[in-house]
Amino acid sequence: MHEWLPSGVDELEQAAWAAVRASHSACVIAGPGAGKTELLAQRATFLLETGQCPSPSRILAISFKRDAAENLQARVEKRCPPHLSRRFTSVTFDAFTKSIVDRFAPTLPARWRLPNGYGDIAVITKADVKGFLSRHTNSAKWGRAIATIDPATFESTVLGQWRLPVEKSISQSVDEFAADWWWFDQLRNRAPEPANLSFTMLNRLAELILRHNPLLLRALRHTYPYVFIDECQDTSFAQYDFLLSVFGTDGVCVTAVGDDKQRIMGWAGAVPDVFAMLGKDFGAGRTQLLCNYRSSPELVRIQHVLAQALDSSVEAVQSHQIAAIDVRDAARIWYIDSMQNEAQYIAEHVSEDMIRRTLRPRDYGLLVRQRAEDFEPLLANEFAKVGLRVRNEAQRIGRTTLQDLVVEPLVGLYLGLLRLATRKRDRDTWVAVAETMRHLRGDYPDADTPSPALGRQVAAFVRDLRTHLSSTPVGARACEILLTKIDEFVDLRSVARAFPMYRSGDALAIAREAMRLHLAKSANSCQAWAEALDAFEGTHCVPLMTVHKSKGLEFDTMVMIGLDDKTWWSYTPDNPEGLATFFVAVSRAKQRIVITHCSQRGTRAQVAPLFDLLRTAGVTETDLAVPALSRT
DNA sequence: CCGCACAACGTTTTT
DNA sequence: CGTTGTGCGG
Repeated sequence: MHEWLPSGVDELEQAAWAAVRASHSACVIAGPGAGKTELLAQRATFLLETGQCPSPSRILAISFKRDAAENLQARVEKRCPPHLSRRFTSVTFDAFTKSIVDRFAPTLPARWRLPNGYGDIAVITKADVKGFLSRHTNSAKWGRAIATIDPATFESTVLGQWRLPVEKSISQSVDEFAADWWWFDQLRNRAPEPANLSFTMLNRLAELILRHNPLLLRALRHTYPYVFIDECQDTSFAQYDFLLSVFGTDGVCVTAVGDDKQRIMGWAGAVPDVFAMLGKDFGAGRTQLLCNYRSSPELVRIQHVLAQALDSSVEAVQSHQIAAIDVRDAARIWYIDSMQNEAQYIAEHVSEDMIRRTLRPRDYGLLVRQRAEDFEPLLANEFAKVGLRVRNEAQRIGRTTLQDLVVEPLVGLYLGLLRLATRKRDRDTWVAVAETMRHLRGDYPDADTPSPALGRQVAAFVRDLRTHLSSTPVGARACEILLTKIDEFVDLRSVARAFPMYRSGDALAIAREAMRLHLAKSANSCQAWAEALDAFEGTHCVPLMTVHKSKGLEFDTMVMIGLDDKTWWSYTPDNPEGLATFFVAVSRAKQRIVITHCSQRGTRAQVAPLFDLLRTAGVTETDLAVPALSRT
């Protein structure tokens, strides 16, 4: 055990190695670029390779977002051999709790059983809650108090914090009363219709299932003596209570990773001080990671000024990234008069910088506080003048959005097949496509690789597709025929069966329709099919998105557009979440940040504290309000 | 159907 | 804070 050596990584700091080897529950406070995913992957490898987590025990890693869960799984598969990584389960919180309900719903106590199953997963809107609350104001005891419940936080705080009682019990508070009635309306009162459940409600049912079935709970704890929680600062009340109920026991070792300075989901119902609660409930000590592998020393220095404003006790972080540009160019504030000039400056700057430093469009990130679609037209227009495209990742495509579309399993399969038909020897895509096809066909379920017969089938179809593409001019009209060909080969009905998310409702139809729309749009301005696929994926586009969506991403250069009172209307110095949002934006950059303020958009009285912090950090301010002078 | 007053919304993920 | 939607009187 002492000889265990990490594989495939050259650096992780001392504190991280201690966390990798820890035998007790721990909170790992990991700021931006600290190597969170790497740490968890190394810890998994350590536990599996040294036999700390012996067969048949497994490690459960819980993330919030699908891509985070998938990244971690991939990293562990890269770090340790298949017979070990098979015992590493990386899932999203919702996938995990839903799977418990789907498998064990029949073991629910009588009062909570789902005799008619449940329908499409519900999205509880403010209007739903308002309607519900107004229907229950006539209760003698709780009627008045019902009116004080905030519809915006009902799901996260009221439903999220109420543990379903095994037996009928008398409500002790208005929240219990309201939650109980909500459940009655959505579950028992709907028979013979299926229950109407949201992810929060599925979580509560999963918690009850395990609490009510001690044998099942013991088996689960036995299966997963090690639990990882990623981005822990975003844990909701329901999720925290699930963790406490299911894994809050001596036999389970919990490793929670996150950073309170990046807590920007509080308004959506994240637990305020989750690390303190983990300390209390799980006996988890705290380790701080003090390295930053993403940002240059100059940017880390600036980030530290913001970090101190968020947490006065924060320790200095050491940059492990090499500065690629002059220190004086690392951070800039631009003061500009009109929005037109702002867009023009950004476009020209990005274009020049990209050529000078031989970077790609994806190395730049255009970040806005909210409503990316409002910024898109002007930016797209100015970027077009310098031969670049801007892509709003949140734009609507049919009944979904671009960012949701590109991660659809359906899109992965279709685009993979099209890639194979336009490229020679793309090993990774081949493996991914073959894997999905095997899943669809139920081929060789226990083997590591698809059967030779299936391999030949896919290869033959890809050849057929290649011939078809080479004889079809690129254009929107050809897209539907192309997609129909793939529909027939993969068999859409088997796709609907193979992926739980497509099993009911319109999710498959929505994805298929949006894929057609977006492929047609992508094919419109292209000469070759390979180019159209690049356009589909946005390979050569400069991404534009909100700060919230940029969390977890990194760019060489981050351009924060519009640091002004109007854009940051909700910013107040006494609520740290605004500063945390700004910190997240700034910490996306590896080499440089550009922050623009446009007087046409708003003043900077309210956001003055943010400018003061940048000034404290010595960020260069440039007045570009007279474009004619500086440009000619 | 118009004009006015007032309220709501904005930042999000998950099968 | 600015934009968008709603409800109501006329």
